[in-house]
Amino acid sequence: MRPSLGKTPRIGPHVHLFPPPPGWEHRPPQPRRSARMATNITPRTKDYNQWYLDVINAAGMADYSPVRGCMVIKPHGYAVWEGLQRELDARFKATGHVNAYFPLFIPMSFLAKEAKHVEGFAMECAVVTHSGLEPDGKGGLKPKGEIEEPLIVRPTSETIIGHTYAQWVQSWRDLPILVNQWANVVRWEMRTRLFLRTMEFLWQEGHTAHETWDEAEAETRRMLDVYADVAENVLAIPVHRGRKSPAERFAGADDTYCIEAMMQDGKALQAGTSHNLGQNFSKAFDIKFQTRDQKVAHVWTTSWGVSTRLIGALIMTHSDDDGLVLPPKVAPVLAAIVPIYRKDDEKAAVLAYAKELLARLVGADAVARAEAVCGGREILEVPYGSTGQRVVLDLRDGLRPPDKFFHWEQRGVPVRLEVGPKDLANRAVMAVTRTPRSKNVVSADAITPAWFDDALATAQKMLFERALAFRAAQTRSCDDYAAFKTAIEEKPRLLRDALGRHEGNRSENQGRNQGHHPLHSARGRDRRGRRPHSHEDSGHGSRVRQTLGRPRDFRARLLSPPNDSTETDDDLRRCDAARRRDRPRSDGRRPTRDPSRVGPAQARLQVHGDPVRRQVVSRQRDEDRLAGRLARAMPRRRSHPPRCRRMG
RNA sequence: CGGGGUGUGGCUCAGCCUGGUAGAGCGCUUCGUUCGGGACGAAGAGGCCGUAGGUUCACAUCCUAUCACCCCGACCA
Repeated sequence: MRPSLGKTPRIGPHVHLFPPPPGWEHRPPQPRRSARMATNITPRTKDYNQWYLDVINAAGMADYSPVRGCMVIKPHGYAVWEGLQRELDARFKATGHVNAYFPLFIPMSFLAKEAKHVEGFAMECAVVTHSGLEPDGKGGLKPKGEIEEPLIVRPTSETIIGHTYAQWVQSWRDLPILVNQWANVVRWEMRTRLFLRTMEFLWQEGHTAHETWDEAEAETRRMLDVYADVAENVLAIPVHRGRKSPAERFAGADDTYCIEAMMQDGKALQAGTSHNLGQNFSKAFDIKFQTRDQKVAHVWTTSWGVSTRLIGALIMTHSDDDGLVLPPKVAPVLAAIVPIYRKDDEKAAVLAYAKELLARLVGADAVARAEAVCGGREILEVPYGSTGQRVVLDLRDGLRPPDKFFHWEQRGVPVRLEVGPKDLANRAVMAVTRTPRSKNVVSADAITPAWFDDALATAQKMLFERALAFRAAQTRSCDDYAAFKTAIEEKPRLLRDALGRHEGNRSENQGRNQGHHPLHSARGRDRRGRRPHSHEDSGHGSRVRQTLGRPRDFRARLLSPPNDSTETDDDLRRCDAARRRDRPRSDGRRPTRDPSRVGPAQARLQVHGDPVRRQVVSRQRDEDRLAGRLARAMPRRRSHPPRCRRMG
């Protein structure tokens, strides 16, 4: 079946997918007039991936583009990104950072300076080799003018920034350098998903340089805290802060920290990363400075990033079978006013009343200005506050009220005001909130910014608590590997804690239904006989999560809190090894310790059909396994800073 | 890169096996009746069937190649 982002009329039972934690129920108590609703959105139970795409489409967030793996971020989706930028940027500034911009193109030789960089990025770099085009003689075009040194399109900017910092830094007085860049980057991904993993994506990458390791470490953690703050207090996404195990952190970093969020399908999603790069990059690019005690030393650098992937996380955390749900702090449209009328005389009176209500929220001046700007447009958009967020009045004549209700609901608008003749007669309004779902008649006089702010704050709070409750209900703790395996067999969704002591409150979930997840037991089959939830995507829950036991169905991730981490690297290494040991291979064989048999490069080598080389390249995996802190001092392969790769 | 699937009006698809004038529903436009959770009637517009070759009197349909997208794997953290 050809997948599409287009409208997909679907009628299906609206069944709750997940065990509804308190407050999660989103069906209103009163029966709906029609059994059909959100007919253009596949329920989560039926096909989680399709649901995700349907929500994006119904909300007008993004489209596929003519270029494979790339997307068009539509105005409504981009506005969410702008909201995120606003919140993040304010926090970056508040922590002393400034913005700058570095080139999109990077000399290929820069990448080669870091052996690990080459290994980590060579496969996924877009390379510019020509300077122009010429007719190919067949009516088309062909590249012309090969350039001397190929340029790569930045997959991340450590190299070019390292080169630049080397010129900026001479004395300890030049430090620290605290720079952030808002940019796009390109990684030639094999498989893509809207927002979660696209070949080109938008992000910010912070790059700092410091006098000491301690300072760099503090910076790394500070920015992780900023990310967690934004995730939880802006996006209402509860996150775990964690330190990556040796195999997971990239080799160029002394340490990699991440925030991880749980999606509604129970899988974790890496939502942001922060790296303490040590002196690896400063040595590669010779970023030296004269110290306070008259010596010469290499600086200590960090990098940290989050990307438009956060929008994917946002969608998968809060949205429901009725469409997008947005936390008010990033919702581009905060409220939609929908007038209801029949006759023309009714229409005039209702519209006048609707505008009065609008003015009560945003001010008469703002309404007048917006009318001048909007011109003949059928949707009047008025700014609310100074964030660029808006309140809209839906004046479209062609649509009936219910159509408008669905329209705004699916776009994640937190509050809707329905204004009809009855309300006019009573000087009241029907106030509908998306979360929690409620419909209340409110007196017109009560419609004030204070009332509105309160409603938005309530929604914001509820979204976070709901997500937190969901995560708690889906989480198990275990103290040793055996318990870990048992838990994972019993419960398909599990986050956190294997092999001991991470993340406190271990008893939190003990005794909760250890049984299976509805997803697991109620799982049906589609007409091709596939299990709807068996095809995990790669965008989330895949590489970030590690598979233990059975592939795909059971995933778990190790997280250790950065701030009270008691585990040693050895612990983490054991986890890595354990996971690797148990990870089934695609060919069905059990992995062995034979270096020639263990390796991520397997597929690549099969492509080349060269079994000899396989052994060589596979050995790398073994090295990875054994690599610990000792290896960090030396440049290893693979690494790259914002390991935020799948962006986070 | 390997395996599987799908390309037909804006969307979802039928038609293909068994070659013979391009179809349906939804959406869109206009008019009327409607309007508090996705209305109804009437009249319209809109497609060289992904692309390129081939077979044939004739191809959406058969053959070959190619491109794109989706799923699985691999790569990637």
